Amino acid sequence: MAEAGIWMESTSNRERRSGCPISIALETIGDAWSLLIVRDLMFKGHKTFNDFLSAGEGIASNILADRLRKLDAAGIVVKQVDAEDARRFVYRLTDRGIALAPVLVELVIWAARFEDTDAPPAVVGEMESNRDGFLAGVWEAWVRGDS
Amino acid sequence: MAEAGIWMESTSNRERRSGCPISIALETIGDAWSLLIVRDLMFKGHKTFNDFLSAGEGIASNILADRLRKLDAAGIVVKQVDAEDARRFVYRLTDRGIALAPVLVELVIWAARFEDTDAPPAVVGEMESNRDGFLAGVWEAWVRGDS
DNA sequence: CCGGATCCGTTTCGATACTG
DNA sequence: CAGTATCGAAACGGATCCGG
Repeated sequence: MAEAGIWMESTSNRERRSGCPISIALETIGDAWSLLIVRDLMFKGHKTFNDFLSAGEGIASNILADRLRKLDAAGIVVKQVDAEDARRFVYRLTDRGIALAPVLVELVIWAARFEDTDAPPAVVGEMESNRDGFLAGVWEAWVRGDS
Repeated sequence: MAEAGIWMESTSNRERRSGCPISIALETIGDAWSLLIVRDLMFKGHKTFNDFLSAGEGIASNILADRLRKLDAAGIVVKQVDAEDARRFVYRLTDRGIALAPVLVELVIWAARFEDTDAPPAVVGEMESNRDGFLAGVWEAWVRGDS
C-alpha cells in the first residue's frame, strides 16, 4: 500500500490535526454518540429530542443537545419545525448525513462478524450480498421522507 | 434501574449498551484515536509505539498506550517482539483489525465528498469505482506482511 | 533511544434537577 | 416537550520520569 501512504502523510499538524480525510471525518463523527444519533435517524425513524433521549443507550440530555448542535453545525442534520405540529421540532438528515449510510452499513457488517450482536443475520446478509440495493433503499426512503 | 438496592453498584449507562451492532462497534472503536491508529497500521505502515506517537496528529503517550492496550484486548491489534530486533516491539493488525478496511474506505469517501481534505481525487475515485479491488489490495498487502 | 508509567492541571462527560 | 444548569466523576493532555 505504498500509493496510499503518500497522501495519508501529514506534515502540518498545527491547527487542524491533518488533512487526512479519516482524521477530518473523525473530528465531526468520531465520538461515542454522534453516529448513534445518525443511526436512530436513518434506521429507527427517530425524529425528536425525546426519541433520541429514550433510545435505549441512555444518552444524557445535555450531551444530546450538544451533539445535535454540533451535527447541525456540521451540516449532517437539520432542525425543523414539525409540519404536522408547529409546537414541536423534528431533526432530519441532510444529504451529507444520509451519505453516512455506507459507513454505518460497514460498521454493522464488521460488528456482526466479529462481535456478539443482536443483529438479525438475514438483514446483515442482505447488507453484504445486496449492498448497493440496500443502500439504494435507504436513499429512497430518505427521499420519500418517511422513516 | 435506579432503585435496585443500595448495595448494588449503580450500573453506568456508558458501560452496557444495547446489542445493536453499531453500538457495539462504537464501544471499541468509537473514540477519537482508535481508528486513527488502525489507519496508521493499515495505510501508513506504522508499526511501533513511536511511529504512532509522532504520526502528526499528536496523541499523548499515555493515551496511546491506553488505546493500544484496548485495541489489543479487543483483538484488533497484537503486540509482538520485532523479529528483526528483539529489543523492540511491533504492533500488527489482526484479521479483525484488517476487516475494518471497508469502514475506513467509506469514511475516506464520505469526507472527501463533503469536507475539505487533502485526499487525491484519483485515489478516492479508485476507492469508489473499484472498491472491491482496492479492498482486495489492502488484504493482500496485509497477508504479504508488508505495510 | 524505546516503550511506556506517573503525576497533575484542564477539559469533557454524565446524572439529575430544573425551566420556559 | 425540548432543552439548561449544576456539579462531581472521569477522561484527556502535557510534562516528566523510569526500566531496559
